[in-house]
Amino acid sequence: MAVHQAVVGRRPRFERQLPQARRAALIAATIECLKRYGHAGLSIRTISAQAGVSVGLINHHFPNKDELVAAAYRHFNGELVEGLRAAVAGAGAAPHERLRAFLEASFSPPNLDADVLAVWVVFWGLYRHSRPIQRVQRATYSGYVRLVRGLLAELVQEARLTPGRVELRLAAIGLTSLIDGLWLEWCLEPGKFRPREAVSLCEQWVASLCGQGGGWNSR
Amino acid sequence: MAVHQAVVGRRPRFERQLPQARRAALIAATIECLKRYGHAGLSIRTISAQAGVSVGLINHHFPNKDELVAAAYRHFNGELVEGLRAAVAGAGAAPHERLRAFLEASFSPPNLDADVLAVWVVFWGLYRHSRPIQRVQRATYSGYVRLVRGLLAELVQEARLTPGRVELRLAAIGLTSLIDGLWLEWCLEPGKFRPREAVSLCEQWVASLCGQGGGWNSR
DNA sequence: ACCGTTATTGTACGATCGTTCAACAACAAA
DNA sequence: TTTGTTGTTGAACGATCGTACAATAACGGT
Repeated sequence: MAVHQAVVGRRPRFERQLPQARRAALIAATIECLKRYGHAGLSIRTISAQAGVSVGLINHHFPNKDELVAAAYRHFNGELVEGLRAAVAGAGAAPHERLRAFLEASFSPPNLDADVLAVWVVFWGLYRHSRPIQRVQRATYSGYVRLVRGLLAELVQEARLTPGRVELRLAAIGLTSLIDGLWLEWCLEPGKFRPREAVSLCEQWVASLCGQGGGWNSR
Repeated sequence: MAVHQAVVGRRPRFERQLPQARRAALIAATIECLKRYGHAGLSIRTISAQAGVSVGLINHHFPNKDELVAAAYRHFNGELVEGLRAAVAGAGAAPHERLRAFLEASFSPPNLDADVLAVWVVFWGLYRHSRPIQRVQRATYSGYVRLVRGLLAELVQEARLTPGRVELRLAAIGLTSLIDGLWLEWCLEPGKFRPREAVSLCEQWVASLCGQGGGWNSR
């Protein structure tokens, strides 16, 4: 019949998706908007346009904007840690090889990207005044620290240092700080140094920690 | 007369100030709002309320909000570099003493303050998408880098290392990255380490650079 | 083919945003 | 005391913000 034809011929105006799939899409859109527009991209309308949905849908899947942003932060953190962990797992068994894989993954795409780092900075800027983001930070950052500390612990054991005298805690803090600082600096001025040099700086730092410290000239 | 009394008795509704003084007050109010409310504090109404002036005044002294924020960033940068420079100038003549003064000033008030660091992070988050802030960054960051590089150059000279083989550029990048990273990490989780430990980490890094590297256990 | 569930839409609302501008008034100079 | 300059006010504008909500329609189950 004619009516039947009309119904069959018309494409659906939208596609229903499972909540978990739609949530994932909205989170991806949020991160994409952050990359493109920075903090200004964190608006309901910008994000929903990026995701190709209407303005009302976000509040159907998330209680409010802050929770969406926090979920995006959680996903962003998770992707980073998972990627680094995979890089380490794909490397050889020697501790220094595993550390090198970790550092090279840290300072190469997709992590070392000006847009990606700018996203981190925006998240950090939100941290102090957003409870949801603070909760995510506490829940996810420990995974990153555990990964770094594990790599350092392997190195210390290999170098046959007395574990007690080596301040593993401080070493992990220093290495993560150096990495974060290099990320930040490369983000602000990408021309100042090359990723390869960042890896080198980190390796020298770790070498000096282990007392193999050949010093600045030895490389 | 009554009229005369009335005129004399009434306090002025506002006080005219020289443009440079008012601009300075608006810049100070901007930074204060950033400390208190983060990125959300960067609104014309919040800032003008903090400064105790009307909403219209900002656009009389600054062409637009971005320029005010950029001016605040310039002032913030200048204060930091000036403070660090003064700390170095007040120290002894020995290069390692001067470096220590620099590091201790870096990791003590007013620089090492959770609010202050949060302000930095917000500025960094604006960097990618704000031309005025990019201009300020290029103009002022070199002063900071020059200061760090000068301190390192003194140390290298004292250690009698062949200047050519020492990569002063990379050393400065590494040290500033380490400092920035430690700032950032302390800002996100102030309880994880003490400022004293941050100074120690930086000094060990520099020592390893100069080939005096006693390693991680030597302290 | 119909129904029920619910993902999705899009308008509407009140709040707040940055900026403009005519009117006002503080203060120095005449 | 009067005048001129200009720093300052505050209402008004249009745009955009986050959220609420009734209406709509996609799609699996019967």
